[in-house]
Amino acid sequence: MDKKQRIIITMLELVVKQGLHATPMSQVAKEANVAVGTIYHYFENKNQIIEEIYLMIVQDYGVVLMANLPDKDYKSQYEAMWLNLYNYFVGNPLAFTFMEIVAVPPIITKNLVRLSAKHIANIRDFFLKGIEENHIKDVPVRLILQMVLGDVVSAMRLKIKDELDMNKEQLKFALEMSWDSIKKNN
Amino acid sequence: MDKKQRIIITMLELVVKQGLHATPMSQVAKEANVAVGTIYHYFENKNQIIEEIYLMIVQDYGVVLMANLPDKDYKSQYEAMWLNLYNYFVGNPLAFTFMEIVAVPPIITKNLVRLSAKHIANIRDFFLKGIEENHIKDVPVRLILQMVLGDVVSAMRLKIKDELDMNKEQLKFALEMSWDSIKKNN
DNA sequence: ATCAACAAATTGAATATTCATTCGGTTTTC
DNA sequence: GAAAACCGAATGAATATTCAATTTGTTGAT
Repeated sequence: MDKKQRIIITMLELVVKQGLHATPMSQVAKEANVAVGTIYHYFENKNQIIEEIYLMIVQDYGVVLMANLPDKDYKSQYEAMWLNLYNYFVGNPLAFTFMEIVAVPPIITKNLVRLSAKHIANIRDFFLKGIEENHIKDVPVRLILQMVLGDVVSAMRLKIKDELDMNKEQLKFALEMSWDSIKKNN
Repeated sequence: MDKKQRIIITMLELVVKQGLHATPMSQVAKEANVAVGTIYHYFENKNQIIEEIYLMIVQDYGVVLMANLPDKDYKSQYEAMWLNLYNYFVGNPLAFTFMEIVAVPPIITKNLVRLSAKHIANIRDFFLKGIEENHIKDVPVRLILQMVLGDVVSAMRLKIKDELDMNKEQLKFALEMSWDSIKKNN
């Protein structure tokens, strides 16, 4: 692994464990086995490292979410997507916590958020299609997106905080609740 | 308003606007029209002010949420509760943002969270009753609590970030989605 | 009422620490 | 032998906290 990558990973780990402002560059340097100066060879400043981590994770969203969707009914595709995101978080708890507690304003600017919107355009399209084809409620797609993300985050929070172990059954419950919230009532 | 109160309010305002670590005690002192030393007369340290703000808001939850519940069916009571919390956030955007981006670990410890659990015991009871009486799904109450809170937060985020104006209709949608997610299917 | 004596509140300059960033020099790479 | 990567001590700015000194408030005796 090259030094730039080591710096990014180390920063991610430390910042999730200790918080951004409790993580001095000197510590990042030490734990990444790199000199402080080297960090500034690759990055303008501390915040730029954070921005790169953010963009890295958002990019993941775009590909992870839509991976291996079954060629079945809409609900099954939704469930696959939901689980894709959930499992991504389970497999990358650092990414989850980073997005939860580090990737917030003013650290991450509105501008950067807009810049990363293109990565999740396909997810938006998925829900727009669902509305058109009458699978899900005809409400603003932005509302759907936010609520669905909120559901995955809620499930993940319980797991991270060890308040539920999120076994098969509990996961099924969460997924069912999420689907019920968006599915069209007839 | 006494000085202690002024210090708390000023800290809340600044910390929401600038972030915790971008808010020096000297600035809090100046904007609260108080000397730095006075702050340390009332508080042990910076973090203790944050903890007091946190407890203040959690205490609000307990009373605000259960206020003026209609003496009608369970669903109506749920909607009233949901709107109580939503409107509390709308009326206290500082409280909302504080809980969202400041009241996170490691600033707020697990211990403090446990300490504040008693304030929301009645909310928990409300959902337990709903499960018993077959109004809502028979799933772990902790899951319900987290998902419902997540729904309100999602709605509020959209409003705060100005992505939806959250007019009557949009609010109705969000509330409907939230209820559908927990209501029992027959 | 007046005042002495004490306690509580208030002040802000001084302290000590922490930390992001710089930069002159060294090593590695091609 | 030039360019790129790398080093880490030195710099300078920021800031949480302390504390000795001052002001304000309270109490009870005269």
